[in-house]
Amino acid sequence: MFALVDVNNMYVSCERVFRPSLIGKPVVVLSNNDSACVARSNEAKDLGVKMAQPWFQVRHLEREAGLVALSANFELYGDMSSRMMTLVAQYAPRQEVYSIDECFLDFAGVPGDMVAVGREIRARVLQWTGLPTSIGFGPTKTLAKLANHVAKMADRKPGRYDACHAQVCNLGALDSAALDAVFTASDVGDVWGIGRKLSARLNEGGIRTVHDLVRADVATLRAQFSVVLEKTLLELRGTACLDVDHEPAAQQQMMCSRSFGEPVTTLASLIEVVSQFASRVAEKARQQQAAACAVHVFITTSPYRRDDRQHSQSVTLPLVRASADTRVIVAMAVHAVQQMYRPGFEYAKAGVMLVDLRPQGQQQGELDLFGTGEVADSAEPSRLMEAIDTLNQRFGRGAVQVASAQHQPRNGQHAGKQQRRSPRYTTRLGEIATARA
DNA sequence: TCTGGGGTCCTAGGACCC
DNA sequence: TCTGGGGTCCTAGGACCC
Repeated sequence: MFALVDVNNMYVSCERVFRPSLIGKPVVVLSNNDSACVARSNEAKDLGVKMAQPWFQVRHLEREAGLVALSANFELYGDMSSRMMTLVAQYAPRQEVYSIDECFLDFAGVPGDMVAVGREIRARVLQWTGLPTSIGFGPTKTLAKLANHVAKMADRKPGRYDACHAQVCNLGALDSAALDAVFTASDVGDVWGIGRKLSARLNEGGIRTVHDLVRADVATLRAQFSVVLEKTLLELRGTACLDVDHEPAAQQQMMCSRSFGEPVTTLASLIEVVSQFASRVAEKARQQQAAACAVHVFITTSPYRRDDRQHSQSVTLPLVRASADTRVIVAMAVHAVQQMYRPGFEYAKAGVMLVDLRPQGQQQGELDLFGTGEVADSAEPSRLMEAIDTLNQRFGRGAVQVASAQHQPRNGQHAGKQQRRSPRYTTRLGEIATARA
């Protein structure tokens, strides 16, 4: 038996823990530059705010409907997440942290009434962290996911899922008639792994509900679509194809990318931003004791500005030796930008990705073909980088950086507008909440 | 004026090999 | 005139997830 524990509207719920006055109000959390809505309270969803919808499109709701918008405070969400995960982990032999706000639990061999266990987890997490969760149980991960969806919707759309209680739902406990009713009330698009495109294609073929899908022919579906959908179908029928991944493999790639606050037109500015992204991603790699074998860089104009001339390009530059050294990564990124940059375009976004990551210290040595004796040992994390990381940790990001990433105070662009960010209550002493008598 | 930022996996097709 | 077949590896692109 698997469970999926998921925080309801995670970012909004984190904000509400420290500002209870936001409970019951429509709230959204905005992305970088306060540009798009990346989290919505139920009340905001009811107002019609869509995921990733640009803020300027819904801004009028601020006055018209009392919509509250906050800048993302990832430091706070990350810390709340680790508290929640630690707490939840105690309830099952194995846990897979699947994202910042959800985890799978493997209850294999654990006896007892799962719904009761779910209620206990939910109550404990709510009391100890203040975060509301929904919990779904099922004999496969895909069914646990669907159960979680049902647990959420049972509350939001009364009457749709009669067989299930709000917040905690165990699909494994339903008889076949009740399960059928759940499947009939669920769209294929509600299933984990079936997105917009796949939904549309399935609908064209007359497969609209989960009920339609589970009755479809496996071989036909596999031939027409892919092995991914085949696995999904088997999982929905109760055959587990996916296991709880207790120790996920190390990341294969990592990225730092961002849209700019204002368009960037000059090579100098582009070099500056990309140097910052390169520095940031190199630091991330060092934190995970990883080193990259290649650096991938992209720059692009805004596809939304139809009247602008468009230019999108990317380039991947291999490294002779795997590295997470800021100087190396920045040098490659700058080189890439110099190759790609074209004057006369308004660039809107760029990114630096480290690919083909491997554990630091396990890099392939170089053959000393010419007998020069100049082959270095596999790179140890350099003391300079360690010193930089320590300083930046103590004095704040950007305290020490490479010269090309030095932010020139021109108009304050791409500094990242974050005008509505709440205090980092749990990770900065200076921003801790104050109680008033 | 203003349009998220991360990740993973699979497939198709080309290069190359014998 | 007639232009193999099976395999691997790599990359780009597209789908999905949150």
